[in-house]
Amino acid sequence: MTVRTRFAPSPTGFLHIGGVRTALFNYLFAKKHGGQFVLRIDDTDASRNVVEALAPILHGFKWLGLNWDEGPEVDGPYAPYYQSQRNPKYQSAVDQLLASGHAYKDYAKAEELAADRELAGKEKRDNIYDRRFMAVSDADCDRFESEGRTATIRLKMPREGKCVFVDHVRGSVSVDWAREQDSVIQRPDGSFIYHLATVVDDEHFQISHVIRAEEHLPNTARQIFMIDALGYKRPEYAHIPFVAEPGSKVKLSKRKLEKYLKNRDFKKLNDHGVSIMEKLGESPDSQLFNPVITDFFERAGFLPDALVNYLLLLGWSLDDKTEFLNRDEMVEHFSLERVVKAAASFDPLKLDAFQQHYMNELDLKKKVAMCLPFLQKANYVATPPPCDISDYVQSIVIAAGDRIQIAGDILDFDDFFVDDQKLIFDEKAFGKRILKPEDALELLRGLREKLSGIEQFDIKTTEVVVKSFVEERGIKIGQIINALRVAVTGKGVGFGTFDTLAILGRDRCLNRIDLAIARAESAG
RNA sequence: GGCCCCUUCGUCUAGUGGUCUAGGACUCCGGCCUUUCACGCCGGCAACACGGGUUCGAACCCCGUAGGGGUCACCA
Repeated sequence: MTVRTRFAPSPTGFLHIGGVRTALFNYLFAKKHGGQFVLRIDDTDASRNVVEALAPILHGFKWLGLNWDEGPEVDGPYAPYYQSQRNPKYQSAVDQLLASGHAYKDYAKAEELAADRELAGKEKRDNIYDRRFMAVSDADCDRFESEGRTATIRLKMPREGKCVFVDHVRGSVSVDWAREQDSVIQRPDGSFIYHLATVVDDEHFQISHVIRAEEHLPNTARQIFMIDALGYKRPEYAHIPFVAEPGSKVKLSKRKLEKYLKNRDFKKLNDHGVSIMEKLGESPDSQLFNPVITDFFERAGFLPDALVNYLLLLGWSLDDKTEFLNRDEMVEHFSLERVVKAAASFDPLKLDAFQQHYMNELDLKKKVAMCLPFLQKANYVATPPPCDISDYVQSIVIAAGDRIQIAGDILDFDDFFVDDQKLIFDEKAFGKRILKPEDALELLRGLREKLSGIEQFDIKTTEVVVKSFVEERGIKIGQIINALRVAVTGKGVGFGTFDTLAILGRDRCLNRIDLAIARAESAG
């Protein structure tokens, strides 16, 4: 048997990380068994602009490296992969169900059904439709229609016995047929309900394993009913737990951003991304730019490998110690049996830790290539970039080391890209390191003279000169070096001061020291 | 409320009757390093939801209880 799995996104305009994890499990399972991973588009809601809303989702999958074997853009033997284009298949399935007596025309009105529901609620019992508007003959149809009623097509579910199926995550699952509602599969306007469409598509696409989030578990019995009634082959099921909110077991939703921002860790992650956007002069819609949506991670400069690895371990583990797996290892080791049964909450800090790990492993050239677009967007580097800029950026990336946790962090080092005159001094740092210490200005003047005499203005030489200056004056290095950092970068924090001096070069350093001295003099 | 599912450190998890005074990772808290910040290094806090069984022996098996969650649509 060929293993075929599918993920069926609705064109909503963004890719939810919970969805990504479900897709990832589908992808890995198919690849592990040498099968295919299919992308099917659930675009039955015609009111949306599919093309526009689908693009970011497909883009997200590509960015993450979750390449689909069949689906939009690549097509495949079972095309079309858009549900909106598959109506004839659904119609013939409904006709078949009607003909075999597994479905019926129902003429109940929405408000009558709502009243039933309310009554059942009051009486604290299941709400099972009593079929009082079920048409059993053409005469019934005529009578109901003459009353102004319209027909939906409902499943005629069994009222006794059990539906039993095996789930790869949950084991044997059993539900009483009597508790299953006669669900609608076709609306009066002829459009089809998800349950019918998914069953028909899974059959036609030859899907062998349905791997989906556990909120679909209660839907499974009615789908199995249709599968059996239509003479289809039952796929194997695996209902994986959903991704939960940070610090809770409630399903993560893209609509509860405000609540999540009250979580310290989530806010920290969010703010990190937002601050990068601000430095780029962008102000993205917070509903579309937040850590529940994959776009956030791409735009802020995360590594797809970090997100994927993190998501894999959210609800799955290889053993008691393995944390990092590359794509090949994921494919090799993935198994549904090791999926954890309980929902796992999204932990922004742990994702950060994975990002840090992968960033540290990243090849220097790639790191520079990732940072460059941010500098271009911020107008620190021209587009196309000048040919010597890579070396310059590289020297900064090397000096910054792991301070660049995500690519957008390169913007923290904007002082290397602005003109001396436009350098902004951080007030707090300037006060603490230059204004407040009594000897800071005098030391800075003295060191400036020393630095101006250096011909070979590199890390080594500047270090030797500064250290001999420190010795001459009998001071501690911290007394001058912090003032020096603020003078040349405007900031109180940054990487090694000698690296900084060397990258800026002698003239820019002297220039900036002069500016800082002048600024201090006018302030005092 | 009915039905279904879940329950090991704050979080992600390992654990399938003795090797568990419960292991790893992230976070957190100390300390070291130091030129600020970050990194790194060393150390520490921290969990089997509860109650009954079964058994020589239970985090692991059974039954209850509690808590949490999902779902009950002419959404997917």
